Amino acid sequence: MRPTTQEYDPRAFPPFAVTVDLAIFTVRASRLHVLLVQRGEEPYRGGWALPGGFVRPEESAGLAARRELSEETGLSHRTVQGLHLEQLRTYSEPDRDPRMRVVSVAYTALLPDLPEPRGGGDAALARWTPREAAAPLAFDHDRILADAHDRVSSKLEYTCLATGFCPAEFTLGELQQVYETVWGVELDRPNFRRKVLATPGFVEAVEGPPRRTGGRGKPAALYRAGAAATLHPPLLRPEGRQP
Amino acid sequence: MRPTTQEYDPRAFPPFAVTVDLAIFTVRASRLHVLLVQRGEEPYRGGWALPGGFVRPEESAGLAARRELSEETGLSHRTVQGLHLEQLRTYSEPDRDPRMRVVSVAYTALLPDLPEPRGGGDAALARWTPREAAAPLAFDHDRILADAHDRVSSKLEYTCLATGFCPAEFTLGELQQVYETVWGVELDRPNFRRKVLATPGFVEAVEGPPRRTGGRGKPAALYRAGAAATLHPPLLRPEGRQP
DNA sequence: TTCTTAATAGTCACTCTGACTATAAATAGA
DNA sequence: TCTATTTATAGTCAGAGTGACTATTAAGAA
Repeated sequence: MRPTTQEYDPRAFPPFAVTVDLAIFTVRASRLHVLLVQRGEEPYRGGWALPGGFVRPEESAGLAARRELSEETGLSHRTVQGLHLEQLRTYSEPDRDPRMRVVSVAYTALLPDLPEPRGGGDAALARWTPREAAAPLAFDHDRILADAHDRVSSKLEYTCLATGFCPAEFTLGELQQVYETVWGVELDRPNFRRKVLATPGFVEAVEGPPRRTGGRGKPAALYRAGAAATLHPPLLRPEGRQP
Repeated sequence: MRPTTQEYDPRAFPPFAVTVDLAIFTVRASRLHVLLVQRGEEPYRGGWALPGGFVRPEESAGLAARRELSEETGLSHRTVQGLHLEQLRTYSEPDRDPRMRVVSVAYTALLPDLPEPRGGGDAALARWTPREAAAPLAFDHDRILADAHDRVSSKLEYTCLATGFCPAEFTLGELQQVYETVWGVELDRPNFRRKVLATPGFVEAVEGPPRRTGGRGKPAALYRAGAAATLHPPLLRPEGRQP
């Protein structure tokens, strides 16, 4: 806020609309997927876009993001409440929406693999889409999605975020899958294991018999997310940080 | 944007105002300072706040941030154009401004030590203030400032941002000062030197005689910022990441 | 000169990591 | 049942990076 001068009166201009856009990721079948909705209106009618919506007068952007997430995915209010929703950044180019001046606060979140989003209720036609197949999107959503992917990739390096992609109990192989899928690289299994187990609070062992896999091979031990939020030392990507 | 439903019409409600707030840091006399302006209007009249202002209809938030920075500091348009301005996050609590619904996009930037901001022109009374002395601030600016300090601290670990605090040519001692001042810790000089020189593209040596210091001791060699933008491996804070 | 100060050079042990090899525990199929 | 195959887990080893040091160099001050 400019404190002393009054060169500019915001009420003299057409107002801004404020929206949230959501980049919601999940890992299914070893591929990174993102939640998209099909637009029913112009512009970009019939095209795909990130879910989102208007911030209402009485709510913060973060609250609006949670509300929209719950509406789009059919997740319970309670589940969404406990989720880690991360504010990505705000997109404010004047021409990003041809209809009016829309400033959008983007959020990103990670979900474990879920059933297809419910199409009913007030949710638009929504679908999990492989990340590489998610283009072109409406508005500047390609850019938002790319930024979200970057952010998630780098957050995996120094936070425990990856467990957010996993169910409550998971194997180290599944956790490694998350890293490999998001980063798009292969990791050495023994080294990954050593690193994860050496990081205090990242995962904790679950007592009891291993899960029935149905597959071949020795069944893996189960773990659940630990108490730590950040990893140190970090678990860096093979090629170092991205440019 | 909600694509298919029309349960909510943003035009039916009082509009949002969109502003930018700036957390501009510098290092002077081995202390971290932040640029503050004194408010001339209610609310918080006479109190200190981060500089900032309204985003105009035809400009993006990033452009508004540059414009405000130039107005507040008196820096030339050209200088501000080349600066690294980083978007921090967006603050959107409904009650953050008692007058109306204001959503603010916060930016942060690092400057080398500069003369006191010009008080003339349309700039408010502005002053460099030691970071610890910058509280309480108007609105939610204490929170924004804390977030900005966190962000800058952690960016120093894996980017070349620190050179932004330094003049065009600087000594490794001055660069180390930046790290020590922002992080609030002391670093081992030979180790810091080794680390910086081992990171390709962080700094490059300047040919020619060392700067006249006037002080005692062996004069230090001069360096300038290198071409790299990120550091790897990172230069981590002694106590690891902050919680 | 000699003392003090600050920059720079070098040492050493310890940790972490990437690239491996080896072993264990399950299933599928002969 | 036996064997091959698959996957999890254990362990090894050399090289890079780091923290905590000590030593040397180059300047001004006493």
